[in-house]
Amino acid sequence: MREDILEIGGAKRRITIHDVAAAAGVSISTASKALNNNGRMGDETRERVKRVAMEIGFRPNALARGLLSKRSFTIGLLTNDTYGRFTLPVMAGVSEALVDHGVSVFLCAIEDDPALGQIHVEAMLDKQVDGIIATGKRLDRRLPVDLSNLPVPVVYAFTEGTPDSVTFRSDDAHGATLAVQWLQQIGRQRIVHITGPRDFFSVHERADAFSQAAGVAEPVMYGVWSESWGHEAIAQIWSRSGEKPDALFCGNDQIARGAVDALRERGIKVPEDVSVIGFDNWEIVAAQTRPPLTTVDMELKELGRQAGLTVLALAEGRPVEPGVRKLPCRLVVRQSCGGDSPRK
Amino acid sequence: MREDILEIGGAKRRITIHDVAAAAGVSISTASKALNNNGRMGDETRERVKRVAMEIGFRPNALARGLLSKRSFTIGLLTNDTYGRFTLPVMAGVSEALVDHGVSVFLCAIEDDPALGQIHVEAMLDKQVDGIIATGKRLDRRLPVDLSNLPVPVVYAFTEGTPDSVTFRSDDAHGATLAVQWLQQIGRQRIVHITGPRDFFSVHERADAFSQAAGVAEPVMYGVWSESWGHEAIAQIWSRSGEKPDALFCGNDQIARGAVDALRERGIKVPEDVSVIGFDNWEIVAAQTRPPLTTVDMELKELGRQAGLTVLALAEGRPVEPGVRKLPCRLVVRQSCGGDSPRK
DNA sequence: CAAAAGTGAGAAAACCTTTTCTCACTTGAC
DNA sequence: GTCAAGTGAGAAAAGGTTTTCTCACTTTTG
Repeated sequence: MREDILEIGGAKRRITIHDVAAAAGVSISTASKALNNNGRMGDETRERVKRVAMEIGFRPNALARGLLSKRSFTIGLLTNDTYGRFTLPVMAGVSEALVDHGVSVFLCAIEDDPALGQIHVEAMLDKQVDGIIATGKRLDRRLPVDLSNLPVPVVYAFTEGTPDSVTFRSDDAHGATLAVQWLQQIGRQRIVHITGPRDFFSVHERADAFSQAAGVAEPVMYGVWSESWGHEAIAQIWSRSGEKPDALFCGNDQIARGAVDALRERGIKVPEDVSVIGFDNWEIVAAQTRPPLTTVDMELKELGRQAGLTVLALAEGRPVEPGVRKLPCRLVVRQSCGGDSPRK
Repeated sequence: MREDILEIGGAKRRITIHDVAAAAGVSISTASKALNNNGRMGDETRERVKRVAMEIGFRPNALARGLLSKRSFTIGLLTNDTYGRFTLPVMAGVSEALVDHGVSVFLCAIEDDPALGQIHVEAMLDKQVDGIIATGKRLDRRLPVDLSNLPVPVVYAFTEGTPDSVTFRSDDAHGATLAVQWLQQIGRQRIVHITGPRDFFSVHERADAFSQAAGVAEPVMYGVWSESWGHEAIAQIWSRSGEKPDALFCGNDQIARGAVDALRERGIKVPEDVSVIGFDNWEIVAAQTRPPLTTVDMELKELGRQAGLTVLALAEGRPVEPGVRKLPCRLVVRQSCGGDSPRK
């Protein structure tokens, strides 16, 4: 039996500060003050209480504490990203940043269902969460639930927020620029951008940055977020007459993988003949591609970390400037561009 | 401003049962009893209290309620599956099963770090979780944290549990049998099993079931859980002399994908010449393979759902038989075996 | 030596809800 | 007209913790 559970008449009972007080021969208030380094008392008393508390394995009941302090040391993470591709790194960052502060995270997957979203938000509020982080799978879409005017702070991460809120997002233009500059550094001249559907905001951002960095004459091909579109795009390019590109910048890793596979099937060598860069750094796709993909990482874990620290600051009443914060991307160099350093 | 927040001197205050009582002109106790359909009172009074509570948007404070009832309506999900491939479906099932009961889920990713695991477990216990579900990425490994003798019930899902605990897992032998029988039904005779490392328990289970169903003479090839092993296995088989298989049963979808790609590159048609079945039904891999993979789904969401309901039952003191429960798998038919029904 | 200042520790209220107990009043029966 | 039973609703305690207030006692100061 664990030492910090009292067995009384067969029923387990958690040990409370009453037990500590009794064991140390002091009052409850003294025990509390000793443990929290509050109030006035002799050093000997304080140490004795602490020692006794440690010995009998006392851990304060967070419910009781929260009731009084109006802080539950709990936040909610709301997401509509069922597959978890974006939410998982964000969640990891949030959790990592907050565990040091004793904050736990409720994960609520609401799957684009407004009713389910409402239920989860109400459940979180009932449980007195200190704040909510809303995250999703798309920068330019709202979660299907109204988070304005909640009694707790809300921070948006990788999803569209309200105008006066704090929103963290990736700087897709930066990511695209990184990719193009890398390709140029290794000597590539004719770059094609194969990307996703036009109605994604991030598609525009990346495409605009691409045009600016690569030159407005370089072609942009819009399609869908799948491997097969990568295949098809290659088929289209190589069925056209004229000079072929020596580099591809793809809108995500799946498209890039499709393109790489299609090139290989045509006998075109990656990276010797054509360099390819993806986007997302989705390990399972990027690392398993032959050759493994050089790709743009949106640093979602860092994004989650910052969102976590921000919601904590807001919960503690510290002032936070509202607005959109764009986080820089990072180029992850693997083998699909040729070598791990720019050619001279 | 939302109706359920009172603005007092600039500070937001959540509304409590005191406000309901005052607004309805009754005492706190009467208000509580009215809302919980407890105690005795006139129908008119009860209805009036309920109406008033609804109007001013009262929601009971779960912390206060939990303090009294010793139920927090909160459970913890502990996982070491950083990538979330297995945890995400489990989590979805748990959440889906418990949201109806007003239970929220703390997600704690501990990444095989015992210290981190300890921290998370203690944080959960402090927050008085009603129970813990432990889940992982491997059936035959323990989480790096001791969950025995906790003051709350623990249920294991897709991870090795203690002998006297309740454990839910997939029936891998059943899944393998399903795969082989399907291949036999569509007329395949010579099946090869290409699977993962020998030290995985589920690899043995699947391989044994494979041998039993396909015949002990059919070859089993052990390797790693990657696409490249799928490639290599195909290279090995086709470099050997003798009759080639007309079907492959792969240990996971990544191996299957690698195998399918390798076959295509050799000009061998899937499914016309060789049928391929994967394992895991990992959408992102299975659905993007050309052709999309027929594969075995371990029904992890259902597994999560049952784990959730079980931990709830234990939390409520209902008796649950300890032991290992194996959940049947399901064959997801796509196009890598040929057609969507057995050949005659 | 008396008053003031300082020190150690406990009592009680507060957080919000639920539940048991008690009380006053009404109704029905004899 | 009295007593018992029934009805409606409030008082109070409990749950575990923190914090403020108070009190008794000791030390310092003039």
